[in-house]
Amino acid sequence: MEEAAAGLCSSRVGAKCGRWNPTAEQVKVLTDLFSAGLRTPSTEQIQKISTHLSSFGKIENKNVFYWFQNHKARERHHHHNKKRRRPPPAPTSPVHTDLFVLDHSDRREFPITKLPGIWNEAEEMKRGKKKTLELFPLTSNYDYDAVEADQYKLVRNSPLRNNMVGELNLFDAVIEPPLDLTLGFF
Amino acid sequence: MEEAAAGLCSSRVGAKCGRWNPTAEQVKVLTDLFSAGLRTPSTEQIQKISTHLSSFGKIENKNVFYWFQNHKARERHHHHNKKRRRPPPAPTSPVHTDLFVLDHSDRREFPITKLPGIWNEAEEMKRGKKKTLELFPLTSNYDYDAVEADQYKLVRNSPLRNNMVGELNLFDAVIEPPLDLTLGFF
DNA sequence: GGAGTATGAATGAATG
DNA sequence: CATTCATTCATACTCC
Repeated sequence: MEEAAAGLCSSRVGAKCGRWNPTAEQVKVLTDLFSAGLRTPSTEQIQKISTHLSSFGKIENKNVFYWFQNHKARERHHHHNKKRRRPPPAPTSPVHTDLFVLDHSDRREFPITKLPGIWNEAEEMKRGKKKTLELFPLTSNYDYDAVEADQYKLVRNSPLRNNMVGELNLFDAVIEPPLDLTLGFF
Repeated sequence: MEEAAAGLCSSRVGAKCGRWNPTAEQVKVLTDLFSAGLRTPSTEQIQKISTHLSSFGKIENKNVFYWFQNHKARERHHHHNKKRRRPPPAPTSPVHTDLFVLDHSDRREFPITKLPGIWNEAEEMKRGKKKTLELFPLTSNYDYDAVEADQYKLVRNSPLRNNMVGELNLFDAVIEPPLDLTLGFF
């Protein structure tokens, strides 16, 4: 809709400033960072991002933190059935994206991987500092590309999956109404 | 109102519809499940329900997900608002019925509170849990604790409530006018 | 046809 | 990280 309304709080229209309402610019930066592969920013990164974004509007560190948490989680579930996103960066690969982030006030651009302040696990990994992806399940990269639309949730390694098929398209497996399953209300 | 009158949109009477519009049958099933105590269907449950409901009309998993999400939320606070920005909170009383649900995929019957797949939190609450149960017994012993636990634990452990400003363990507490950083966007 | 309302969808915030 | 709660936005639809 028309988000051109004068920002009462942030970007959205009748925002009731109870909670953070990111501006378009803020979302842009966050999204870019995410697309570039940043998934779980460290405390320092959050601090920097937050500071940077504060120039676009009110924002706190926790907002940034939550944003990434939510964005990542929802990327997996695909609550939306919108456009397909670029596949998540290979956890073990150098994630050397060539994305650029441009500042609208200065028109200068930098490769996102070279931003002085912000960067991600790839860098640190190379230097053997913090992250050791090996410790992670490597976020079992599901085939986001293949699936798409409706699927928004994955069963993952739920202990409940006794008779689960290992790869069954959980959602969107719009097979058909084969079994008049459950509900028993009928 | 909950008018069952024929409408104009998708499920009712064809029209341009950007969003899902449940058919009467779909609503019936969903409502029955809800009144039977189902509040937060698991992934698999959603899948089943969705598949089943698809025989009544177009539907996606996310629709089912949202439906329960919204229905539960609105049950709590009897949306008896007159306008937006309503302040009156309405305490809720969890309703628990003893309806049964049949799982045809397994050909077994269960009281809804004991269904392997479908069930509500009434049970859990009896056992001392606070509110929503946890569907997954947590066998996921990831080892991420070692790696990036610091990032969100600090958030978790702090009240972070409405006034997080007073707490600031690491957030906000971090150096204040961050030196250079500036994300290099400039 | 506009106002008011019911509800689908989205997302920030929070907890385990 | 998974799941859930809360609040808000957007829109279908009813009623006048």
